[in-house]
Amino acid sequence: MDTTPGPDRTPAPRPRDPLARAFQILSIMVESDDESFGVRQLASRLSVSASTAHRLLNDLEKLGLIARTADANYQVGHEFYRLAWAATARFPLRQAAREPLRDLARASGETAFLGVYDDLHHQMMFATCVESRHPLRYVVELNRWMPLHAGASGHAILAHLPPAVRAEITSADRLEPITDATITDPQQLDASLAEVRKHGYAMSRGQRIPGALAIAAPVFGPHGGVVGDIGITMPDGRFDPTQEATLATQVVTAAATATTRVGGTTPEHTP
Amino acid sequence: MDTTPGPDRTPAPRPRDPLARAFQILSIMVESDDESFGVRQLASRLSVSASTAHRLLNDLEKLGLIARTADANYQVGHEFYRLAWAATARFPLRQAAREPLRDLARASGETAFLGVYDDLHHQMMFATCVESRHPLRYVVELNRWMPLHAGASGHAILAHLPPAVRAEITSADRLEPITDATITDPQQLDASLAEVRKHGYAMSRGQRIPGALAIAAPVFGPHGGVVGDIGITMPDGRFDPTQEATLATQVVTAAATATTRVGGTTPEHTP
DNA sequence: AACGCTGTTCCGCTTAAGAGAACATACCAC
DNA sequence: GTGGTATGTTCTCTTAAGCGGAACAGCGTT
Repeated sequence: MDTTPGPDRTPAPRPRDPLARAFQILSIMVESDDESFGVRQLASRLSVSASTAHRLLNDLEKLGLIARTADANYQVGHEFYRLAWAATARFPLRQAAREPLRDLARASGETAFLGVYDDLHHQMMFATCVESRHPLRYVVELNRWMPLHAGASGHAILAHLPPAVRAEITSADRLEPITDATITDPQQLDASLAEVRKHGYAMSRGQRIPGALAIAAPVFGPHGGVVGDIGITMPDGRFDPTQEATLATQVVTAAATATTRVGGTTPEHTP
Repeated sequence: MDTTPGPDRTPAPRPRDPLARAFQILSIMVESDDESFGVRQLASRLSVSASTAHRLLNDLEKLGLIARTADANYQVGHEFYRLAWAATARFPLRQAAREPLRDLARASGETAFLGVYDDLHHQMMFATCVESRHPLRYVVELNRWMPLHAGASGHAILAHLPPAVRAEITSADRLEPITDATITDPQQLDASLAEVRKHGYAMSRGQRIPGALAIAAPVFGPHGGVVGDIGITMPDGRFDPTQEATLATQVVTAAATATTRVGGTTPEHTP
């Protein structure tokens, strides 16, 4: 097997990486709708041999992180549930945002969401939401990583990232269009983000979900960096343009409260 | 290095076990009250060298499971929070027990709890509770593994384990006395468990917490095995003996409902 | 300047992680 | 019954990744 020194594509995952494999298994188990899993089924998802998967499962079972079903299959174990439950109870941002989110949902009458930013992968996800009581409403998809370049929820974060990081994202090889309304032109996106910084909030229509409108404002952490954002989302048709200022103020206030609660500081404007 | 064949105590942890180490790190981070952690601090907790801890932290960071703070320390990462949150949302037993717990708390007026059983370690923990609105109430300590031999919450589970497993626990070298009221005599415990099976519920006074009284009934899984229990706890002084039957019925009903919801079957009595 | 602390990197040794084949068992079709 | 094909499990062997220890690079204090 000669390792071609040429422009090799694949990032070459480490040939041995039990840690990553183990968490892949847990991720698959947690994310899938299935209740139990077979050895070879998991092995193929991980692209490893059945024996490797088997040993991994054994190791995880010893730790209590996965458990066996009566029919010799595998499922998520109690120790992982314990850890997971304990972790969710102390997620600082989520805790800090709980009250502001409730207040925002009540004040605006629309679905309020909390987005969290992951600096490592330059992505965001919706961590919590308080749903509006309108019979017609968008249901926010929680706990899935999403790109920053589409939608107000991404823009409110993206606009306040360090210029270097921001540039890296906006000038990516290709800004994937999620919908027809997604901004895919780097310059246009940069201009849009400048507006976001100027106004203190982001607003978008149908960039991520056709027909959905969102308003979002950034939440900052202890060192002035963005850690996430708070916003509202509603069907486009329900939005009253004369109410934009009111809604935006509510969103910005909620985000500012969360920033304070999480012990964060809003950075100075550097336009 | 001669491996003494004698009665060696330590279970000899594998010299290399990155998986276990990694989860120890996450456990420590999640369970501790601290916000961030240093390399050597974690290394000493794990009894590994600083370099090992450092590499583990790096690997975990690559996976997004931990993140770095601004002051070069480490904290729990977003990917773990995401996984944790997704996991808690689909814990079958907790979901199944939610409504019965609420109903039980309302009907009894006392704190209702859900205990889950871990077959691997023969332990239980309180996974959820709905607190009573009495100003005086015991606050259940959640998400900590506890032994089965003390308290109604343990007994309701222990009494319905397979005889072999039960015997293994009741006849342990030493039944640790949690309080003065903890049953530490195997025969006495066995007799008590027989009563639990006969009545369908367990009741205890101060076996785990002095002055606390609890009533609990088992929840069974799809194959007739105990998966946990549901019960109530209250200050001893508030308990009205003439109400025992009423409360017990409420508890048993809640547990039976949860059993049904989780797709479980109540096994036949084999006295 | 000398210390103590921090996170980090380097280097050899060792061993467990990994693939692949063989095994045991169960089910289903013929 | 027999062949086929699933399943989980257990081998064996090679290789590289995990590990500790020592050395390094920054800080802040003494």
